[in-house]
Amino acid sequence: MFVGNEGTILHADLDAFYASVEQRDDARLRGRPVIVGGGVVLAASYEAKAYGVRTAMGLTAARRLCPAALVVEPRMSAYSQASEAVFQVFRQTTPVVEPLSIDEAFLDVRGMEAVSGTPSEIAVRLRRDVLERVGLPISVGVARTKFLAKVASAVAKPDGVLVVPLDGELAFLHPLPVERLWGVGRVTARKLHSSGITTVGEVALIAEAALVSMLGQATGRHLHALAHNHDPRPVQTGRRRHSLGSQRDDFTRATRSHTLPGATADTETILATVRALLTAAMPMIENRGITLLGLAVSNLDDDGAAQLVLSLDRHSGSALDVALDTVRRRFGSTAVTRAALLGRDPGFSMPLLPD
DNA sequence: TCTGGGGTCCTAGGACCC
DNA sequence: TCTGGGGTCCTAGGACCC
Repeated sequence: MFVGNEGTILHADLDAFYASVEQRDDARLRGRPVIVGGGVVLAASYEAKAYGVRTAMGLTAARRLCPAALVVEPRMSAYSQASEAVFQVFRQTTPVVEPLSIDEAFLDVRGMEAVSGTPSEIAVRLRRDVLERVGLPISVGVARTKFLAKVASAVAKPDGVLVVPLDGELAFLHPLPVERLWGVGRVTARKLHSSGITTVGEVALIAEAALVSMLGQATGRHLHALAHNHDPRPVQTGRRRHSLGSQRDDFTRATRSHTLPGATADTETILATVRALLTAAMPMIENRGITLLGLAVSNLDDDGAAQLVLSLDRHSGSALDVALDTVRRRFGSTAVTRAALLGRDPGFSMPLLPD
């Protein structure tokens, strides 16, 4: 299962993905601080990060930190194409590839030594191949577990490779800050800090029951396992997206959902359910000035039940357009009309959904 | 740091049944 | 007529990820 002193799981993560694509495609941007975004920063090149610019920061604040930054509009189709090209390199490296997002994936190279070399040799070659064939820098972590491989790639950034040896796992893991644990965000970090816990090693000293009472069952068990480097999840191929949605301008959100008896891809069923959810949400919409903001359709063709979720918030806007976007994307056609979505029920076509 | 647009997974509490 | 506890399903929303 293991090769020498190495695990066989690779986590590959493109560096500052959107910004790197822009620098690749426009020589004038290379070596300079680049920000991709509209109202907020979607991605910042490492030159811009050096000034403190971070993802999701407002553009005004980002410009203040780095006045020399070159700001470019996002080009989503270019990023999709680049992503596909990178994933092609992944799949030529090993058949066992689990995508995590547009710019990262797990790869398992177990059993490939005779053909392809050790995991670290494969990682080095993967970085070279992505750079040569797609023109983008990528960092790779190599470890025995998914979790450690992901931590390793983050530590390796930018444009690096880091191998966590089998006999050095805890020595690598325990000095890291708790924020490095997968699943620790702002809220959980604050809870841990208020108990005086700042490193992974300190988490490992706490009994599981104490973590559960502090953070809840799932998070408590999860962190206890990770701090002890227990992560048996295999790299899974063929994972599919479970839901599809679209949203706009959302800070305070409410949701209404409905679960159907089984999976569906039937237009009429989906539209009827959307209609019913809109009707149910009308009192909230009318009394509190809340508008429909998004629609997500879950478990479309899986074995489980289909679930439809509406998101609502206080901003004004064309609610129906968002719902239409989603349904049209799902069915890949413009056959679905506003009228179809509104149906014949006059009850909710009036106040906030002007045509 | 005042805030994008996607997603995944988890949990509290209510409804319902036995 | 009043009442218990447990299990399951569903909904709303929280936390987190990139």
